[in-house]
Amino acid sequence: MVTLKQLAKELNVSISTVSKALNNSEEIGQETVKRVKELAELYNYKPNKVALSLKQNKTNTIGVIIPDILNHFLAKALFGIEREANLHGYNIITCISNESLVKEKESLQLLASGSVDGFILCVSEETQIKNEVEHFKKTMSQGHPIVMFDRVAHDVLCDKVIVDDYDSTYRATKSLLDEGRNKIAFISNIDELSVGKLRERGYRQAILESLGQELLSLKIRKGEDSHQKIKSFFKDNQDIDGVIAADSTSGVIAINMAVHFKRKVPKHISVIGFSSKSVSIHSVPPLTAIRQHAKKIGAKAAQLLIKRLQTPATEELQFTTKIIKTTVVKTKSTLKAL
Amino acid sequence: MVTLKQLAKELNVSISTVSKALNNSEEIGQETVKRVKELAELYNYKPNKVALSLKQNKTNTIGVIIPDILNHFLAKALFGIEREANLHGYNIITCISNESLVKEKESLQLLASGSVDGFILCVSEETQIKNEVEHFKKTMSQGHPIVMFDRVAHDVLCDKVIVDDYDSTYRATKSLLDEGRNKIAFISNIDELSVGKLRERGYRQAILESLGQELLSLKIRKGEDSHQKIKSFFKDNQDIDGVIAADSTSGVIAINMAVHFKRKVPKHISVIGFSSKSVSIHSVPPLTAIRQHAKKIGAKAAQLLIKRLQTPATEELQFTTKIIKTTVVKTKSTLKAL
DNA sequence: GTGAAAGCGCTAACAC
DNA sequence: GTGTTAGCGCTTTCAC
Repeated sequence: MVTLKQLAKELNVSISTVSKALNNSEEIGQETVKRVKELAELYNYKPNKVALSLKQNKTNTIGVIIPDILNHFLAKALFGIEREANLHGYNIITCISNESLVKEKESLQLLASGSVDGFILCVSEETQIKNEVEHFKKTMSQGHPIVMFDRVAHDVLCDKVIVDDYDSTYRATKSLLDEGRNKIAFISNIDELSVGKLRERGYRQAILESLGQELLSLKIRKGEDSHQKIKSFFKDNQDIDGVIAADSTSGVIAINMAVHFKRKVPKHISVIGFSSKSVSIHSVPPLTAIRQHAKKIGAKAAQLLIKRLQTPATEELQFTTKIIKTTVVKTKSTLKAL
Repeated sequence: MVTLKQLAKELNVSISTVSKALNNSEEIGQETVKRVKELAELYNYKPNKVALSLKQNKTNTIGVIIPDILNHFLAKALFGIEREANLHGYNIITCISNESLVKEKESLQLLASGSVDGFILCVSEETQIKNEVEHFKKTMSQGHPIVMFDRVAHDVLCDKVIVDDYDSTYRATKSLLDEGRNKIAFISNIDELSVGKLRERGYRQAILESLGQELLSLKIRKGEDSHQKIKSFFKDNQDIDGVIAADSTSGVIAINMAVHFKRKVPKHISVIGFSSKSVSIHSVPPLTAIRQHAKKIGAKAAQLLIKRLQTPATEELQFTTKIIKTTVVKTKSTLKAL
């Protein structure tokens, strides 16, 4: 890589002259500016990012810590973050916590020592279960703002972007009830997560509000065989006529399993699940999907962080919690639109 | 963040003494070392990464450029890269090219100005179609090694990690022939990609080698409705008794669509597709899957890059191309194991 | 055993 | 209009 020093030497001027010329300083003569720029162009000079970071005490890099990159929702959120960050001249360093508190702490620690200006993260499962938040607070107190999305730590004061999980399943359940469904089941493989609990609560509330309805939940834990569990579930409860799935895998499998048992979807049974387009088409018929707008969530999180990074420390900036509303895309796995 | 300067001041010693003490230099007295370390511990001192990078002229960061983070295979490869990189003390900066040549070039350009030590990338679709490679060569000539994986530019001399695409579909097709299948179709939504073409070629070869067999391909382009296309395809070719899918979505939908048409899987029709575990279970029965070992591919790519980064420029290091063999996981969508 | 000084690449206040 | 200097945080050579 060419440096200012080399350009300066070749042009027989000082380093600062070159620097100023390239930064369009008024101080430098037109002729000199031209010569400098031409040579810089020729050598394809680009200022060294590391030197700039050191000098300006900011890296223009955002640390992103997510629990699981294979989760389609999180991958999509990451996509949204990356795009929004890029738009504002930021790069992202991605760390995957693997749902582990220790890894989350380490990543935070490691990146906080100069590599990034701030963080966007989704709290790991272990962190949620143990309810640890000290590492977040410490990072923030060291001057690195954090924006949390989807799974957030309510005890930490920071910007947050979340989904209306409770409302989504409440409304979805209501809509199945409106279809005249009598035995609506809830299937989830994310029971341990805060969002999973909220989604179940929405379902429960809707069921409890309806006369003659009863709760019926299937929880699938990590490592368990979704196929087998859903199969048994359908066998044990042959009269299920509606399913609310807290995740996309369970929803898709539920449809295919119902068909496997010679039940018509949506004639005999309706299925709604949280899912993105690309996954919801894995079943026939495709899954009526609750869309979380993951990309938008990621983008919003990035916006909040960047705004905070670019606000002078002197100004007060209130912490906000942005709720991104889900929308339902009806396909042929349900009778009615919401 | 605490700096050496601040520690030095508080301890009434020089900056260099503190630095040496923390780096366990022999020169410093035991007593001093102890005092320094205690204070550093107290203040949770961590050397500033940016300063280290500038000084040592390396960032311990790898630039990863992938075309699409929502592609499960690529996300998984990224996961492998991240883990392997972390193991060796590297962070990763992720850029998403969105299958665009321009974005790929920009990312390369941007990160090459000091942000990363080298690159791991999967060539974008547009780049493959236009067969552009200059930006890769230029980046390498500037001292940033590149490792390509999955989709590679054959005209560029660099380390590569690829899949035995041709062999995989050749063998998969052969195994369906061995089952006694007579009309085996090939379905692909990645026809434009180098790997897509190789996969089709493997299928063609196997079919052509068998007497009385004919080729039957369905290509699904971006933006087209997979459900609709596969549905029509089955309608138009009611006697299909085998499917080789070049991607996981098509394989899963094919199974579900076959069942939809009252055809038994695998009694009447066998389906094999490239897929990972989490997606192959989206159908009932689950898809017999050609596993690409994405994580391993990512990890291997990271290993190759890190090895190169840590080899002194004086030593010659041959460029290698590593082929990661696929394996087949048989489930109930086929009769025989491969 | 400790400290001063140089230098990584860059910017900017200040001289001339 | 151009150059000198200091400094961002760190390591390391060389003096003392």
